[in-house]
Amino acid sequence: MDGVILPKSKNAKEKFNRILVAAAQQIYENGFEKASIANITAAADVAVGTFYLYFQDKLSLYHYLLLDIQERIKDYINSRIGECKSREEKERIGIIAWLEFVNNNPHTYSIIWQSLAIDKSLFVDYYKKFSSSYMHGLVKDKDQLIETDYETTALALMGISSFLGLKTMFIEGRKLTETEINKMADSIMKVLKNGLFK
Amino acid sequence: MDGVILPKSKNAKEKFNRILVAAAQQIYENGFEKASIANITAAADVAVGTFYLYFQDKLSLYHYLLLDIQERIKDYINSRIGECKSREEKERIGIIAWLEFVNNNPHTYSIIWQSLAIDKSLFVDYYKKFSSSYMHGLVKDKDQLIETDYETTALALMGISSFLGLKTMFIEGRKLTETEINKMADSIMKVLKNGLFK
DNA sequence: TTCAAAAATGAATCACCATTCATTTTTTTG
DNA sequence: CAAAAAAATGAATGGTGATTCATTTTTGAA
Repeated sequence: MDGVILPKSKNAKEKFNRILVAAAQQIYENGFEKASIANITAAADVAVGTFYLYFQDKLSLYHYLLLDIQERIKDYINSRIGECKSREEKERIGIIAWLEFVNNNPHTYSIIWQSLAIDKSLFVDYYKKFSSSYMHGLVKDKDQLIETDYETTALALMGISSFLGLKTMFIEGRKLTETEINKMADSIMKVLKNGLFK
Repeated sequence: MDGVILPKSKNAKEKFNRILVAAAQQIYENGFEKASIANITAAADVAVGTFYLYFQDKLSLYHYLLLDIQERIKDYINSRIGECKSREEKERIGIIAWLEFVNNNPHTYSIIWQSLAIDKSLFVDYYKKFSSSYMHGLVKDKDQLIETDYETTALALMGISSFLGLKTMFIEGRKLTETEINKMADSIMKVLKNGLFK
């Protein structure tokens, strides 16, 4: 990746990973600008100079973290959706998978949304890519869907999941239970199946 | 407001406002941390010291901007929703009003979502307040709605609008047209009325 | 074991920034 | 109009932080 030199030796991989974990944590806790290279490397227990063996600069680190979390989100959701039979099941499992992911990765929103302040084009690329992929998934299942604008629908469905996930931030100090997650998914599926109005 | 001393004389109000406008612009363009007091005051054409006549510190400025935009969003949407007869119409007009607002205030997402990096409790307060108010609106109209979890539904509906608004960022260099806004709202209302699946 | 190459280190550099406050300018009052 | 009060100014301060690079440590080939 641009601006990043991947480590080769086992030892180096270990240090590289410690830097990534420490950086994600620092950026989550204090924000990108206040997460200093000195803090990150201290938390990762490597020297400041070691950081620059692998990353051209601080922005390259952030970019790497963003692409990395995007891939982990995609992989996790796809692995859960892969077994679904219907589009309806995919939407339900997709919501659940997203909620599980953010429940287990509390720094998700912080990492992704800080791109707006760090470099708007990273933010735009991130969501353009995600929504385009979502839209193509909808189009493939269009025989199971009403006729509508799938680009707009993809954005809306992403918005639903994203905002349901904010619940994880409202309940400081604990995680969502599997029961809560299922209930949220059920509530939304009820609306998606029959509409919101009487 | 805490940390802010409001100006009294006409002249001072003028300068205070120039600071607010310049700050919103700088924070939008460069992010909160890189928006220095020197840059902001230079753009507002006042001295650095003038800033500290009105704001205790940089964080107080941000907090003021966040509460200010929250109020302007609420007022704009409520003014448009006030005339609606049905809940269905409220949802439709609510989406349209939100899209108009972000279309005319491109720094909206940037200001709001940077709270995640600046002070997570500001972010949580912001969305707790909004979603709670949205939920109470739904409960008041429950006779027009299916039975469901209105807290979850409120989050979902906020998510839909928020993410539709991202479209304004995908189309660099121009604004959404009234036609596009209406089409997006129509697409979503179709789903909210009858569901997404065939 | 020896030594050259690779990896790792962290003190030093240079630039930037929030905030203060002594001084100057403007406004108000008598 | 003169003097006191209020508003505004911006240079100076003290601190932080990204990045560099001369030096040290580790690795692995011979």
